[in-house]
Amino acid sequence: MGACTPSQFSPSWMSDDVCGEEDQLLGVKKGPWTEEEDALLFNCVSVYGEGRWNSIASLAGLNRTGKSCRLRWLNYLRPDLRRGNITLQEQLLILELHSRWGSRWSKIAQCLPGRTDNEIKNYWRTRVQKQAKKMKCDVNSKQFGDAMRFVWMPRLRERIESSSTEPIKTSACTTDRPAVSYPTPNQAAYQVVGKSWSGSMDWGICWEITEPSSSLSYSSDTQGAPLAGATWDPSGSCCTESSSINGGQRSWPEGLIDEGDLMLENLWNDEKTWFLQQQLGE
DNA sequence: AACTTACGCAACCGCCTTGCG
DNA sequence: GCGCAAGGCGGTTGCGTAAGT
Repeated sequence: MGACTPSQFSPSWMSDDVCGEEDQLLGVKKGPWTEEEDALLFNCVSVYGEGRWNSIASLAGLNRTGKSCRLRWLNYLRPDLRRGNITLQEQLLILELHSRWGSRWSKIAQCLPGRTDNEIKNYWRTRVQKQAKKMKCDVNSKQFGDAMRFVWMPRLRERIESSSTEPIKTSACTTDRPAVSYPTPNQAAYQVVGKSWSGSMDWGICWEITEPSSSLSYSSDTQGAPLAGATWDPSGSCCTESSSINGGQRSWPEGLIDEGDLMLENLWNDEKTWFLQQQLGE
């Protein structure tokens, strides 16, 4: 659209489609990005910062639309992106947040540091919708929602829990949690922090959602029971933890973070799917 | 080994919202 | 208040590749 002149715009026909044709005529590049283009964009954003994407596109000498540059930056070039499989914790968080917010991918993505809305959206489509298809029900149906709540999510919690009961080798432990960027106080953003506590007696997970503006807070332990979780501290732009929660030392066992083979489909089997279909009265 | 199918992901599309003059 | 431009977001598509036959 960047190649469109202002005179081309009107509410009814300012669609990208129209401009897209114009883009083609003016030679705006589409399709996969080259390493050279990536480097140009990266350098330009490093200098000028994010935003004003049309300007970035031209400043970088890229024959791309601002939109395309923005997308490439957010989904691929951003330095704080996390790579690799969606972890069990992240899977659980996605399910919880989707049941709460629906297809608000960007909102959900804000709660998974380093993950993009596109990534989460793709995950949902390829994994979760596949399960719904397997169960022969709509992904938005009550049946599937119940299946998620009563079978899938508890099962995920079990898997997370059982994974963590393995003796944690020192080498497998890291204090480096995934980069968490807390929103500044003036940002009306939600923030969810997935934490795992490993202590000598017990461990748990607290999914805490804090909305600064309303002090809305939600958290749960591994069984989904509410917990008095961490609280948002607007003045300090940070999360403070409740000392009452297990109190153990906090760590991210590497095995939990990078466990890629424990995909959602592994939590299901035909027997369970059949059982659910019976129980939920398909 | 060749072909087909399924899957995952990057990128695009189109609509909506926001900010600004 | 209105219109324009840019940004944001959810939905969709297309392509490369792994898996299956």
